[in-house]
Amino acid sequence: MVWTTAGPLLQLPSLMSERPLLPLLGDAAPERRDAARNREALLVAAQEIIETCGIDGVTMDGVAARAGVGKGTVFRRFGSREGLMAALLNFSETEWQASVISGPPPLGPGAPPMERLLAFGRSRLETTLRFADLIRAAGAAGTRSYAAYSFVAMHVRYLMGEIGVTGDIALLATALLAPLEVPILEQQVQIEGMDLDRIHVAWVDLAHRITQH
Amino acid sequence: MVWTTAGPLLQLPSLMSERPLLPLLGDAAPERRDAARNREALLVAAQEIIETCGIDGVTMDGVAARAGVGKGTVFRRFGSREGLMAALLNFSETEWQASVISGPPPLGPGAPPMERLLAFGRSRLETTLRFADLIRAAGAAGTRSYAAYSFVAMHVRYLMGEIGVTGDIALLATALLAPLEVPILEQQVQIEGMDLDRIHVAWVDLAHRITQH
DNA sequence: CGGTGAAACCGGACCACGGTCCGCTTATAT
DNA sequence: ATATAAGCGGACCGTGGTCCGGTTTCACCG
Repeated sequence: MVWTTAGPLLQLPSLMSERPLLPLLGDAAPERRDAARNREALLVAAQEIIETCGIDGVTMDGVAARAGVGKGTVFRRFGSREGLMAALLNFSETEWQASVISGPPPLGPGAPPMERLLAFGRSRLETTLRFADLIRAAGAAGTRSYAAYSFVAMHVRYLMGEIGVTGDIALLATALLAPLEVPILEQQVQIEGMDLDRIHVAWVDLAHRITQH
Repeated sequence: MVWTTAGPLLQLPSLMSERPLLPLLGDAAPERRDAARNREALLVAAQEIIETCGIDGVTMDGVAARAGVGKGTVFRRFGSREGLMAALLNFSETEWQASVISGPPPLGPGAPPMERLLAFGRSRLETTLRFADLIRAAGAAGTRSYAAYSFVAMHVRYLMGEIGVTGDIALLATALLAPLEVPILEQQVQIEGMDLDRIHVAWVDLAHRITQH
């Protein structure tokens, strides 16, 4: 992933319609070619507008105009503004997932599970803050999407199991992830002016307390 | 507080403009009488619309029309739709705060701090779910408002101090509160279909792990 | 007690944006 | 070549939010 200097933006891969890392089973009807072209053009346009004017500058009319299509097409492809944002977010999320699944340790496999968990926390903290605007703009479509929340929850549950945590692992995992959500982090960073390192240290402490290891 | 049978709605006190329990220091300019009348009429109107059509049925035009004022007045009084929702929320929040500050134990003072903390968690869990729609509609204005977040955080920090918790109490309190936020709870209840009692039991376990008591 | 000035307030016309809809166009399979 | 379904586009709507000219309230003073 290459970051521009202008802000927390993502570099779009050449093929925008690539499948997520964990593909769904039935690909009943593939996309028509013009539809695929438009999807890519729309994502590029949205990306460019974000680079220029920020997230709030992204209007559905504006994206459609820049991509040279009608407004209806944008909604056909992405359902809503949140859906468009979620699609944008999906790329960085997919890339990040790859580094968790098959990247170098300690984030990737190979390290002891507790070390992986702590590396996960740090990485997730940074990623969430970097994409905070996009995540917020994606709203429910981003949080509840298959790619975003579920993968993270599954991974933490798995690591907790490996560590040997006892108790309601699903809910303990949620408790460990909740302080890494955007609203909580923004409250701490922007309003209470907390230091990022302090938050990280506290999260490591929290992980030890919750896992009791 | 008297609950109607129609849904999770609040009974408005007779004087809508009463001050919060922890008043701000400088009340520089008191409200003009017509302005106070309008504020009350607007809150009543909004409340009635919620009872009839739910939160999504609340439009700023609708509230203004029902209160017999112009739309501009609504925005002057509450700043935004979120601000209006936050004002509505403030009443139940204030009442709940009263039961924490001066109500019967174990929620109120008198019980050992750990018992108070557990009672707090249960009560907060129920209250948050009851007002979930309103809290979500209040958005940032609700979360960041003085009355809502700050009071809760202060109270948990205080109890943690009394219990004798060591560590970064401010951030441990946040970690304990984060799983009680609306988005997390709705994810668990609505999407993962979790039982309310299970969530409560897990939160109690979490409180023991985090406080290490 | 009544007048007076200024600040606060009010209202509804106006704008921008998200989202919908339906008749027309185009790609693809046969 | 043709049928058919998917795709497309832009006119249209409802809603949140802004703005500014006219009106009301209230403190102060003669």
